[in-house]
This record gives sequence, structure tokens and C-alpha cells, in this order.
Amino acid sequence: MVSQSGEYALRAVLHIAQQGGPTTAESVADAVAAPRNYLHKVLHVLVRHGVLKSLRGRTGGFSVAVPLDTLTLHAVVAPFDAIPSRQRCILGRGECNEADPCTAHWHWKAVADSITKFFRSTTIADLIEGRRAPAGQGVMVVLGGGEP
Amino acid sequence: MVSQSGEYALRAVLHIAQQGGPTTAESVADAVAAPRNYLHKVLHVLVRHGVLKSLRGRTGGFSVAVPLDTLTLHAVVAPFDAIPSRQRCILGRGECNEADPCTAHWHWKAVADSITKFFRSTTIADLIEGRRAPAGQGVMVVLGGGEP
DNA sequence: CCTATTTATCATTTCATCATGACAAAAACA
DNA sequence: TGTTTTTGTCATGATGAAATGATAAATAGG
Repeated sequence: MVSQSGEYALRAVLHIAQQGGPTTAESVADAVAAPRNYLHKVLHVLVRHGVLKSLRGRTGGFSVAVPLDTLTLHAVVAPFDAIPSRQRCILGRGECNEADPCTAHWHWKAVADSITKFFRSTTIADLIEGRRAPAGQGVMVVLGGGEP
Repeated sequence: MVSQSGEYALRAVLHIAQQGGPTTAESVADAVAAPRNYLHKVLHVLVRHGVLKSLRGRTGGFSVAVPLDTLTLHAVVAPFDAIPSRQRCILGRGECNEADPCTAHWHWKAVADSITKFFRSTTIADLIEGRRAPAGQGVMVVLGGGEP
């Protein structure tokens, strides 16, 4: 669902966001239980993608570069994993659209939609504040029973 | 979400189920667009797991070993991919249960449930018949808006 | 200016998945 | 019986993600 790197990224951002100022990679590595050198690279990728900003030197470290309620899980994970943005056929036919659906298309669509929605609408702020979901962004996914 | 091997397995079973009698690995490889030798191994794994049965020799091939409306996608994919059966924390804390939930737990739970439900309740028969979902097994997943 | 601290970058290793190729075992059929 | 067709099994090679290790560049503080 989400790669090891993506998971590190998610946990790292969550940790950094909860600290006050710049957080060192070492501190993050401990909190996330990730190998330091490897985490370093992950953090740097997030910097290049504008998710984090970094400061070198003695008082340096990483901090979040954008408002937390603006930062979606998708934005954090995207550099490492391709979360299905367009409809990805579970049977892997490559192309699978509404006009020419595969046998599993409709079955899978509802699930895929809920995954996409989750990553694109949930923010880091949502997770930290422990809210159950962003208000006013409710979406209902209905599996089974009932026609189109 | 599902590995290459798991995808091959799914498409292979779907193809075999639609043929009348035993289907040769060669025929399946063509239909599935998978490398023959590799597919061979995938099919054999499915045989060992009781999903398919095989017959050697001139009139041999693979056929489905169980009733199609009994065969869930989970059963087909499970030998290759671990579909989250128990609650798997998206933050990868390993253990993440209701009693000691992580910050993302409730957010992720609804999505994870829908995925699990999809793989465990959808059968090969459902896909072949093009039904939208097994009747009477509807499940509603609500994201956002509203309290527990 | 020097030194400690921290991020940035590169080269290399490990590992699982995917894939290829060759050969053995069984079964049908002439 | 022997030949062909099929599955079964093993050994080996690519490939990419994950992880490791070493070194360079920047920055703050004494």
C-alpha cells in the first residue's frame, strides 16, 4: 500500500510537526526507528519536494515547510509511492476506463476511490489533532447492494 | 496493493474459470501476458494452495478446484501478498489496536476495512458474472463528517 | 579562525521479487 | 513401447528498493 520509504516519510513528518523548532535527523531516526543514513535521504527528498525545510549547522534540523492543515498525506507520500490518482485497474490491464471497463472495474472502483480520497483529503493536522476526519469533507463509499 | 505475482494469479484464475475444461499454462500465459516459465510457478503455487487442480499429459492443464462462488479474491492472492487481515497500522507501529490506537488509527481503519472486505467478500464468480457486488453483503464505509 | 554539529552527496552492499532456462516426471495416444 | 505433450522442480540471472558507510559542505559558537 505504502512503501517503507513512504512510511518513514509519514512518521517523520508527523514527528517533526509535533516538535517545536527544527528537529535533527538523529532525533527523527530514533522516533521513527529508521536507519539514520537512510532516513537522511528520505528527509532530503522531502526537502526537495517542498514538504520540509532544512537548516544546516549547529542549531539546524528539519521543520515542516507548509501549514499542517494544508499538508495532505498524499503530498508526503507521493515522492516515494504512486498513490492511485487516476483509476488503476486491479487486474492490471493498464488502461481501464469507464468506457471499456474490465470485469473487476466496478468492484474495485469504490475501494480505490476511498483510498485516493483518504490520502488526498486527510492532512497531517488531522492526524495530530486526532480528529476523525476533516469536517465537511465527508464522503460515502457504498460497497454492495444497490444499482449504479 | 497487490504484487505482480498476485496479479498474474488473479488474471490466470479468471481466465481458467472462463474456459470449459483444463487450460494449458501456455494458453493462460497468452491470455495474461505473463512470461511462461514464471507463470508456471505461479500456477503451481495455486495448485499447492488448493485453488487450482492440475492434470499432466496430453489432455492436461489447469482447472479451478473449488466452486467459483466460493473462491474469494483473498484466497487467490493470499499465497503471494498479505492482504491486511488484522488491523494493520498505516504508521507501521506493528501493534496498533483499538485499546492503544495511533494517531492515524481511526482515520485509516475505515479505508483498511473496505479493502479487506473487498478481497474477502468478492468472489471470482462475482467478477465473471459482472455483478457489482455480492447481494446482501453491502457495507457502508463513511469517511468524514459525524462522530463515532 | 577554528571546531563541533548538522545537512548534503556519493559509492557500495544486501535482499526480495521478478524473470529466464534447462531438465525431470507424468500421462495420453499411436 | 516409444513419442509427444503437458506439469513439476531446480539453478541461476536481472532489477529495484532498502540499507550501509564514508566524505563533503554549510553553519553556529567559542
